[in-house]
Amino acid sequence: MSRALDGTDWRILSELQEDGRLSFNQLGRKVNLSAPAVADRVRRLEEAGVIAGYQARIDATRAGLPLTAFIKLRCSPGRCLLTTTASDEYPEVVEIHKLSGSSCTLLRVRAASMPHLEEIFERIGRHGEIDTQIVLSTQYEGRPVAEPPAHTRSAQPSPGWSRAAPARPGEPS
Amino acid sequence: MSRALDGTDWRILSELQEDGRLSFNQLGRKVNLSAPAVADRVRRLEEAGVIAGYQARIDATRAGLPLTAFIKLRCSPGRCLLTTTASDEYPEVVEIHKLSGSSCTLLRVRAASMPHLEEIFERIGRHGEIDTQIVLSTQYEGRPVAEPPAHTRSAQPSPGWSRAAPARPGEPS
DNA sequence: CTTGAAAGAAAGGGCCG
DNA sequence: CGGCCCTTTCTTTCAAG
Repeated sequence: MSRALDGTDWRILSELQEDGRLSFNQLGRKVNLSAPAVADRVRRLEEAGVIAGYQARIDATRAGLPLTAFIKLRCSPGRCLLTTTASDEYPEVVEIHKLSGSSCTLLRVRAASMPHLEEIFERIGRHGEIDTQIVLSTQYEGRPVAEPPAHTRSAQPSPGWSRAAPARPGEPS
Repeated sequence: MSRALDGTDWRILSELQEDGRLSFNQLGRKVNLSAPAVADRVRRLEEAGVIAGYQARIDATRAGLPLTAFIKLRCSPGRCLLTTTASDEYPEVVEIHKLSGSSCTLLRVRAASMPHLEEIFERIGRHGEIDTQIVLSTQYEGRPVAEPPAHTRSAQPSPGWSRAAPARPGEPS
């Protein structure tokens, strides 16, 4: 089982979240380690699934998808989006979260235009009762996950919360 | 002024969102182009800001931050989180969105434990009225932004909303 | 945009502090 | 575990068709 991350690991994670294309040489320079040493640590982090992958960060607005909205969806039983293949049928859905409380899921969608967004709402609305919220602007997104204060590490909820998900594109927990 | 993205650009974006460390050679093979050709396109996409950067995708659960929550925050005027430096004071805040509607902002936070989460709620609650929602599980996150259906590009809401993707009906993808 | 070649850099292995 | 050396491999970049 994987040991807890030390400070160097967090520095590595921080750097790689800012620039995922850093070479082991550059990375080693930033964290005061030699290239083989950081290569070892990075490999360990990858094998442990802490680093789930590397991806280009896309500016959706500049890519022609300037609109973002959150959709709370209370599913009709059996027609929940979660159980369907949201991948191909709903390319506009960028995130799916299962929430506590009354609503089944929280979706995040990207749209090219208001008519497009409207059409998405209608399409998703067929799956249940929806509550939509349009994003006016976004200050942060994909902000680097940082090391939490030390005192917060106690009292872990329980192992087993994370369903041993495959560390694959589109799903870090 | 940047021209609209064509199908090949979208394929490149798709591949780079799945694996941001692809070499131009590998990438070229995937999109049926030579290395120099895709290097050119990628460079153009980077300069246009469509590709905003590259980053390692972290599995926050495996990194010791298994809890996610959304916080709707209605700011007290002048004490809005948006205007403060959320960077250093709130390392747990991963996203900040300004929303339409009554609530000022939507925050997304990562926490190591329930006490930690509780403490975050209390800390952020000082800035205004909050409405919290804990995420039970996440199906997708950071799902690749995909090319929208062609018909959605028409009828932009109003000029000035997006200075990218001049959309005309019947435009080839 | 493609092919081809050259220069440069990076990754992996082995050994020692 | 980390640092240093080496060798091999790959990527990048330039040139020309």
